[in-house]
Amino acid sequence: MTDSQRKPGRPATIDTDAAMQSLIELFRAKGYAAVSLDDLSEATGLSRPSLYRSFGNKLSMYVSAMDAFGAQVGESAIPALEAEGELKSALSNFFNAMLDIYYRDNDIAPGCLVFGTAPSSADEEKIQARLKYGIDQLDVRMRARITQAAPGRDAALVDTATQIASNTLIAFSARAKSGATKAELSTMGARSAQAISVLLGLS
Amino acid sequence: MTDSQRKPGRPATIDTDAAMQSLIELFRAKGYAAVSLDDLSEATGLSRPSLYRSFGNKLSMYVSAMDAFGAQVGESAIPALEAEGELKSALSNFFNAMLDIYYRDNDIAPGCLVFGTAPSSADEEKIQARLKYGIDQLDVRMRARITQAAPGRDAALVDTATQIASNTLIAFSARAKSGATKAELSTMGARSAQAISVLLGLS
DNA sequence: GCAATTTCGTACCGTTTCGAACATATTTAG
DNA sequence: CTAAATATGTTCGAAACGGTACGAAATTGC
Repeated sequence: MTDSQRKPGRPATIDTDAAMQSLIELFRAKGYAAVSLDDLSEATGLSRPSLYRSFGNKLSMYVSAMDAFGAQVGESAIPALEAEGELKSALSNFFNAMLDIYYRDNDIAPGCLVFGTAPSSADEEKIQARLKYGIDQLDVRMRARITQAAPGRDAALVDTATQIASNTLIAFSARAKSGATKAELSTMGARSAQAISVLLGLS
Repeated sequence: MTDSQRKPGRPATIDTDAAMQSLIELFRAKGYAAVSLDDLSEATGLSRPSLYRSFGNKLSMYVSAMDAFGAQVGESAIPALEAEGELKSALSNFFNAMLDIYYRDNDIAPGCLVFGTAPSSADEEKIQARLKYGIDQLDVRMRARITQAAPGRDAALVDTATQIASNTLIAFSARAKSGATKAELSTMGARSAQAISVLLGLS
């Protein structure tokens, strides 16, 4: 994609990817409703009209941030879940990878944009739809990985193991926001992985 | 407490308990930041100054609602957890009692004020403190009930069982807001209780 | 150069926000 | 019946809100 074929008019100078990252940071730190367009403008360095042109209105900015956040999770954490090897270590590694996203430091946690902030704004249909999609994706990927590691199990047992794993991650967001440290949640994830392994008869 | 010894001045006519219930309903449906004082005024039927006089400013209203909500949980759901009998049924009954609070109907879920809406407003110190208190209480009561039902177990095993139970409930709030039905979460709770029972060697 | 085209920020609009000042209503004390 | 005291709703104001109209800036095609 060279600029040999350039459009007429003033060339765009806005880094939409960097701006989107700032949107994610602010939204997951303070939630949807508590963030103003002025806040977003200051955080991104873009004027309010520029924000509007690039991402639409405030609701559109938030749902786009949810999508982008989900994509980042898919890129940086899901591979750890789907990696070959023991289920127990795959789960532990996945939890830790998610904690790397949820935490900036061991103590300070911006948290999860989807599981942490979306529930309180779920009366907006588009937000609820994204929240549901995020949970569904988590459940589906988790069930697939568990079935692969422990084939032929009773369906109810697989469901149980899946729920324990998914619920562990979902609870991370609330616990992180409550002040739990990254280290505490890491051992919590490891214990959850261990219990699932035991339940499935894998250790 | 008769009115034989009445104060001078116009007697109060406001039902603060009913008003508090309306505050809880609105806050847990839309979160903290998305609710305006006018919304609260309309929902309670009280004027804005009356709200202010009865409950302080908006933040104070929210944290008071968190406290009142926690008290209601303590009254109507915790007894189910601490009831005598099998751990498995105690856990199931507790989960169902919580779902009775989270859901108005099988499909419509106002959700949990503490685990559902507080995380996105946890940058407010007072809100974070209440969120932490709620999670701590849940963990403590859960651990006590589990230790009682399965004494002498390894500490790590007790922690694991406790976490699975607590995280199940915490995840309920996000799942309920995502559109999950009460029935779905009820079977999820039953499966979680069953798994914990198995892990502890109780069934 | 000059017009057309696209990008971008300043300034602005109407609405909503929280909170307080103020006047009014309702009671007891004397 | 009057004065004091308490409770309550109407009114107001300054600030912040989301969103947009409009003009300035920067580039291409001719």
